[in-house]
Amino acid sequence: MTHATILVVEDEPDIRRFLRSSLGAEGYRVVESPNGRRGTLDAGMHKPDLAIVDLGLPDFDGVEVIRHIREWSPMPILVLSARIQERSKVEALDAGADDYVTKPFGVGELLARVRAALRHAARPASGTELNFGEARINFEKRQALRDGAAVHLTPIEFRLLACLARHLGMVVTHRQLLTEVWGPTHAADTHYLRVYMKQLREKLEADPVQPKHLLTETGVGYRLAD
Amino acid sequence: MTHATILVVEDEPDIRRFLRSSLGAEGYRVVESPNGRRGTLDAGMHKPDLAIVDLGLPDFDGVEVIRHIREWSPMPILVLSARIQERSKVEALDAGADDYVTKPFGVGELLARVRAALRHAARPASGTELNFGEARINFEKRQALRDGAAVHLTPIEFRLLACLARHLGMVVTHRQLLTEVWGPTHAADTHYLRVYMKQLREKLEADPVQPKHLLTETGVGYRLAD
DNA sequence: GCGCATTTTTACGGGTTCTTTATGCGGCGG
DNA sequence: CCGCCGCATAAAGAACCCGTAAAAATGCGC
Repeated sequence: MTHATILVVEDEPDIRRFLRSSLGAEGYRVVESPNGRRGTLDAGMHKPDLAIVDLGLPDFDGVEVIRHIREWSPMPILVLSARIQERSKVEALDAGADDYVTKPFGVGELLARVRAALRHAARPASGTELNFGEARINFEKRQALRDGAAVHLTPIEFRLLACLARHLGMVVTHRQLLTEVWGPTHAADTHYLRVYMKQLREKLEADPVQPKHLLTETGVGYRLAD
Repeated sequence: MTHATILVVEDEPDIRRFLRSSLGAEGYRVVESPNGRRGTLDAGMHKPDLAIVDLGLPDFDGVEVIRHIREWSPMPILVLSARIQERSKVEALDAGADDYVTKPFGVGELLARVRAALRHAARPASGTELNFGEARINFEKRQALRDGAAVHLTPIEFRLLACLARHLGMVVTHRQLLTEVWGPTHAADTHYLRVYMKQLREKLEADPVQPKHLLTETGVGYRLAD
């Protein structure tokens, strides 16, 4: 496991250099994007643990970048801006940003906010327990039981199940599952889902051939029913 | 175990000397830092069992030191201060300090609080003792038994086991184990864990090849099950 | 300074997990 | 009735992770 990866979307080379050295010195891996288009792509490619986004970008507004990222990931987003205007700040936070730093800013403040954001994101997001059929899943312990016996789930199986559990009872589309578990570059690889849904049914359903909870919604996605 | 390591972050040489002799006489190993910057570094370098931090430091506030340490370690932190103000006390405790001593203080009081903090920290989730399989571990005495016979654990083995015990039944990620045991600079050195988990299994498991309690969660971390 | 316990580093074989591919089934519309 | 599409299933190869042993370096007490 490496240090956290941070995506920096910033057009001004000076500020980019400053961020690279400040964050790099703390052991973070830094990925840089000079504009909004690259930023949204890099977010999908590198799947960073946190994104720092400048609001004033040459091609399209930073708020757009935030919206794009928020379509598929809950990663913490830190907004950077020279503007004092309250409006853009509100817009950015509404779009899903987590925190806001106004230029000029000091290294200490920036690093503190980065750490705070990462710490906050590290908290277990989903509620602790989930029960359906003979299966009991504890997301905090990262443990699954069936008929009281421990069942081992691989990292991907767990993320997939967690994604379904977050939308308990609702249909989750192929696209949404794929982007949240494998990243937006695999948004079309529906065969992954077939393989892993079978694994989950095999491990958690009483009768994997006639699933009662891990349900298929043909042509749309999957649904977890309790 | 009387050989706990204590980090003292204190700028005044007189008080430092006083602490060094008082704590040294009790058998503690003492590491001294004259300012906040060195303090945060030394905490990562020496991985002390307890930190004593003065609030009034020349470079930056002791509360900052506490926050830095708390980002990666749950080690007990004892605050030292001449201030009577209630505010800084609250601030320090909010930042994650465990106890507070107001100057001037007596040797007896200090040592009592140090012992209390170490005793408190030595305990995993519940109670100071942990039993699994044929193994019995007393975290306060730093003593391990297997089938009634004493088993010697090295300092790192003990910290690793304590970290797992503190989260009994939960998966603890590679990153978390590494930062708590080796410090935040080694958060990526997963090979350490492989070596030491094997040692622990060799010493504590009935069948080290088929561990029943020190379990591995491939790609994620390790788990202590009872 | 010396010897010992401990920690760190390195290399490799084996195991798990992920990805890819192939095949069969069933519904639906042409 | 047949072909197409989406899904389930199985299985194999690739990539990655882990266990293991052993040597090298470090640090501590004497």
